[in-house]
Amino acid sequence: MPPPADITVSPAPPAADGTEERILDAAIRVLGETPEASMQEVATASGVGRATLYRYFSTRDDLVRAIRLRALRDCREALAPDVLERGSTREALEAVIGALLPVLDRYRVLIDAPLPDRSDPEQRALVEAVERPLLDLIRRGQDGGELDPRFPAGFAFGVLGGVLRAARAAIAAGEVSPERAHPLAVRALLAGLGANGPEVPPCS
Amino acid sequence: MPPPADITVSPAPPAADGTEERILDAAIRVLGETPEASMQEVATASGVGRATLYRYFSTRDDLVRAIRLRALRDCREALAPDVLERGSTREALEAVIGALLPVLDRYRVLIDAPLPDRSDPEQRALVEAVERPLLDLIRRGQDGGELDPRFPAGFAFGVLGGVLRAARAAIAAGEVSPERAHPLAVRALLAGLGANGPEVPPCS
DNA sequence: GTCGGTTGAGACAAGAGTGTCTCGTGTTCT
DNA sequence: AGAACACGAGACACTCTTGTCTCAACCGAC
Repeated sequence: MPPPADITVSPAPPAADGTEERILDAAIRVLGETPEASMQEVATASGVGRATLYRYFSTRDDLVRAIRLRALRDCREALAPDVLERGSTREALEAVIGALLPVLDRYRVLIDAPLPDRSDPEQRALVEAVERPLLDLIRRGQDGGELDPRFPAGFAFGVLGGVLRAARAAIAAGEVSPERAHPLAVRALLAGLGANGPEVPPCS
Repeated sequence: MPPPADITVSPAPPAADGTEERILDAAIRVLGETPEASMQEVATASGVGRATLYRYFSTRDDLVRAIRLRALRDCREALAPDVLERGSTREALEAVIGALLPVLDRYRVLIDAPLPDRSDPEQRALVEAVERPLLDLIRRGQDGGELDPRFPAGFAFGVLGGVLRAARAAIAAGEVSPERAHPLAVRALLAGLGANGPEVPPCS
């Protein structure tokens, strides 16, 4: 007979109310503005005592790891099958940009953050769950003739990220509305990576 | 009567040999890999004692500011008139990418670093000296019909940065050779922002 | 009312980094 | 050789953050 369900093995957050989410939300906001903010600042921004903050996240690393995991999960869920599996690569990339822009906006913290810890299996798995379908989509587009096959998939992936960042920044700077930024980002990406583009000089 | 000229007001670096440059080079390398590296680590990497490091840069902020200034100056010099003032926007952007890629590679530190301190007049002036000609080039290309005028200049500038980052990353990952990355980056940028691209849906 | 559980405030030790300073050494110029 | 100078090593005080712990107050359930 398994141990009763109410015996939690790990320290486990005390309350089941939304406190953990509240802390996480505030932490994302504060660390997004000031990555080197102290636990005290995060606690204050969460409307919570520092001790309570440590009750939920026993370490600073724990906290940023939780943020990272949530961000990665959100990305993974934003890339649901109905987003990725459109008829054309163009439609799929259009949906991808639309789905990823809000997530990147939310997790501004991570935009300039060091790469996820590849030695953490959970993070590693999530990173792959996010990257692989996008790389697959790019390769599919190249095989299908919609995208220029001369771009290494990783390069194209990087351009996707760059365009998303640029769109985010332009929205944040008030240069474009989010609604307008989307088609512009789609246009820049698809034309930039699309087939039938200008010739590439053999080697400059 | 003013104090004699040989009484230096500021602490002023002791030696005129290449020590300061050596320190700066090492600091760029170390802080590029580990932005939170301590002064001790920087000193060790420079082959210099910590005390000597402080003799040249009296503060950690002093050091990173010096790095930033040098990076900005390098960028400014990379964007010399003969680079920017080509016949076509295409040629100019091609030259810009070629000139900026090595600089971005060198100052990897700053790629993910917080924005330069706008309250520091020297940094502010340099940032503008780098950004303005690029924004002007973009606008000129839009006016001349080479670039799609629907992109706000800041957005286009962001895409340029994103493509450069993607190219840098792809080179670092060994996905493309630097020689191959250049034409690909040019192609992605010019097709992405160029006129005669695919239609932009009015509002998606 | 009372009890169990959660909370905020704050004390606390430990560690790390910063910036200053001194001292003994080595080098260079004279 | 002697003077001047820059150096490395290291001691030092100081500050800041982290993570742990205690305690009194509070709240809901019974």
